[in-house]
Amino acid sequence: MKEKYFPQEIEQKWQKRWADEKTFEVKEERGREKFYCLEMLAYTSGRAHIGHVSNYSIGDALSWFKRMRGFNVLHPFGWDAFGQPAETAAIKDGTDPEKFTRDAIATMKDQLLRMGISYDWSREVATCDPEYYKWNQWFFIRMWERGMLYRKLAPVNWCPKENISLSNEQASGGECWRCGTKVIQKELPQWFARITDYADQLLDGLDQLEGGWPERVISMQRNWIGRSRGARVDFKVEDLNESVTVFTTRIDTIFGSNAIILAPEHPLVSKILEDKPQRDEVLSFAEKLKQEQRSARVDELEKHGISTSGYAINPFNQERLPIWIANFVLIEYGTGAIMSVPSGDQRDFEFSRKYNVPFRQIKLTADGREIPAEEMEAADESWTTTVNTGQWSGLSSEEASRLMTEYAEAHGFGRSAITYKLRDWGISRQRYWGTPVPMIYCEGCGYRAVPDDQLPVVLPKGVNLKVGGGSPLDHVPEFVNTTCPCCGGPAKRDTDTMDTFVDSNWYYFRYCDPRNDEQPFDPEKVAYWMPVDQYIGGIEHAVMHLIYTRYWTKVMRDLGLVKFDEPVTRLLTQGMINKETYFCPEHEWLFPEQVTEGKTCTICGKEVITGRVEKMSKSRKNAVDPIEMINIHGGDALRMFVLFAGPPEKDKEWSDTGFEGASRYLQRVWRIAHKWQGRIAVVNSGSITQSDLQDHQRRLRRRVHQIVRSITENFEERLHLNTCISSLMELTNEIYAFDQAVEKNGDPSGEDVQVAREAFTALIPMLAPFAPHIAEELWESFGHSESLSRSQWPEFSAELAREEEIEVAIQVNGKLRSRIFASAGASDGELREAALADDKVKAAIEGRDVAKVIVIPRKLVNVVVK
RNA sequence: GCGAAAGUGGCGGAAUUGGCAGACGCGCCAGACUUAGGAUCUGGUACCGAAAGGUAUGGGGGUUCGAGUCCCCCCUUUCGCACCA
Repeated sequence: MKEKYFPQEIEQKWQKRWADEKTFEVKEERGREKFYCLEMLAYTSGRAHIGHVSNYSIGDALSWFKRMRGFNVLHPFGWDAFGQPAETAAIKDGTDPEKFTRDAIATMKDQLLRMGISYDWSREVATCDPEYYKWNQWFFIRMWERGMLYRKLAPVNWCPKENISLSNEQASGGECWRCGTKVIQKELPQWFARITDYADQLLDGLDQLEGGWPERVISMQRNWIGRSRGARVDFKVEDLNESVTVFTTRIDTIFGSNAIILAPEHPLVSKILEDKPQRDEVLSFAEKLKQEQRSARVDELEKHGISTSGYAINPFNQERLPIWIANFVLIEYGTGAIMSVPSGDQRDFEFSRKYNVPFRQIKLTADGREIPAEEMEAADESWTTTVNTGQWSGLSSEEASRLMTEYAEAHGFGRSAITYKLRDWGISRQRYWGTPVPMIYCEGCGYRAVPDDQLPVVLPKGVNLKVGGGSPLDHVPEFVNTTCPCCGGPAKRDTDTMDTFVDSNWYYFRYCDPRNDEQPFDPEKVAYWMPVDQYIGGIEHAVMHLIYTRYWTKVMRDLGLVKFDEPVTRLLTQGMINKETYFCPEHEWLFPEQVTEGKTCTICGKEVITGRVEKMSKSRKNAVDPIEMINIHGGDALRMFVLFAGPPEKDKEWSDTGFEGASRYLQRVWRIAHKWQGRIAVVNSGSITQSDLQDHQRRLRRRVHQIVRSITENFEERLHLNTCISSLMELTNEIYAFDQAVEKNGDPSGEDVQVAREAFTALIPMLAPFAPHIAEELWESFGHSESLSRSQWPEFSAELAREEEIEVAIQVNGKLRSRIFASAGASDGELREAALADDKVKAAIEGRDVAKVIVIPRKLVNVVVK
């Protein structure tokens, strides 16, 4: 063992050994409990950043812990390799998207290897491999067969000059990113997945995730699915043999309704206007409203509307209600039509005031008053009782709603209904770098699936992405032209590719059986490993990915592939690591070295704005490159720092000095281990009872057991790894204090060596989850030939952890007045007597009467005086 | 606007169920060792006060013997959703 700690040297050594010995590769072992620890697959952007370090350090710590606790730990990794940036790079720089992606994978994998994360690399998956996306296509076909997929027209961003569809990002600012042409909306037929069929299951399934998933993710998903219960009510349209159906959550307010408002796209609009003189005016206004709705910030829109000149009849009281269209009613939600109730809804109130549509008050305020409609200043949403509502006057909202829904049902003009915000998932993309949709269109037979034995439909290489005019695959005749699997006649392949969320839906099922070429995975293997016990990733995936993947799991269940509903038992959303920025009014963001000590800009001398902690990014010039950090102090120190900076789920701040502190700690461990390693390796151990030990020895042993307990419990429950690390530091400090005591006595005794051995035998394994390289190296130098990953997590004994003497706080009327020492077994009565006998307590009481004495065993005594 | 979370020293953060607020680290101060130290080791470090003592967990109320922790109101910050009928 070298005297000095050289992280680069030992990290390389252990990374090589782990790879050579396949240390972290696992297989199913019947009868051995599994633990599946998963970090979100990495998008192949080009380089790993500090967020990756944080994500993988958390997962790796837990994997190491579980492994040493005897679990069969599956800890795999893979690449989210399809997607837009590779394609964008191809168009800009003429690179091949595949080469771009493969290069990125090579670079990033190299970076991750240098962090020494304990992945089973034999299970690595890249979603752009035909062996992987073949099964996306297989799933697509199975779902198509079962009616879970369908085609419909849906709008896309469209560049009318190049005739290509654009992503939101490529169309940002309303201009095509390639040519600057104004982007329009164009309707294209596209593939949709009927996720709304699963809305209730997705919602109800959240209940079982309670406790394992962060509350805020669950509530975001609830929101996203957005189930609301209410009623649909049909209003007859005057002079037309039609009715308009509205959805309302508040049928009890229908007597207060003063208008029907339609979304501008509502099909009824043109029917009402047929032959009417104002037809052109209203339709062109509708067009304007539509454009307003499409503009990015709908929330800031002023309410606009126009009357269609039509009328509808309120089925409850036969009142004539004018039919309007307005920009705040959305065609996608509910029925695309609402009844306006100004006294109960703020939007309806604003709308009615603006256009002077009269309305009626239909409820009492919370304190029982009726405010006339003309005097209202805002809609009142906290109210008690209905008034002016016919036979239902005087009822509570709930009761009126129930009875009125029944009434509507009985009279055939309404029914209770549930509406969701969740919409079907459009999975078509008119792009190149993705999974080809495995469908063939034949003039005679319509859409037909590619037969299974012809999968995968391989994405053609060498496609020219710079030409416009439709999707990239449209320009590859050898891809497009095929024969119909049904009639054998000429047919064309679908040229859409799939949304990359399809890839990430089930990749972690594939890890369970990554090389299977018969099926997406062997259900037996998945039954062993799944569900994921701990999933770790960014909060940005709280809704999209984490809903789609739950949906996909339920689909796989319905295909008979898996037997469970929810794929992830525990979810941890890790916080970001941010860093201070330096902003010069003249030169914008500066690198730290461009700022003088007096906080001025080295270029122009102006004062620099400091102290703002922001997300790391290239443009803000505050990004920290993990590899540069590893080159300075090593991967162990880097991991140690990101975990120590704060609890995993919280945002943290990068600090150079904090990083140095982490490195300094590891050096400190190394030094003390080096000092004791020679002594411990030669002496044979024997068990020595506590009573035979001297104070410093007993204390160290006690602290070892206390700290093992606290770290173990923390790993099992809260996963607050920052406090685990502080406990390790405390243990290290204890060993230093012990060492000092030994120094004082001269040469270490046999007992000293034994107790030190116990301490290091606990410290080193507990260090492994955070700094595995140094832990392995120390473990080896202490005479162990096998990797730490195969050894046991230290056990603790409650008996040995117990304090002999305890310090008890004494309060008088809740204020701390004194402290006493007592034996650990002191009774309440003894503590009470000791407290009352204490001089400081006597002084504080000053002869007043003791009303009562509260004793919290082993902790505190509170003397209450009058 | 709605929903959620958070607010603790100079800084990052501890305090698991109401029971000694500030663990651990950074920074700072002092000492030792050193040719030297941005190394290492040791000690100190919430605030006010000379001390006794007092004051402190965003602000204000409350419950309790006792509140960072529970309840109510307010302020601030972050995140998510957003004309969702």
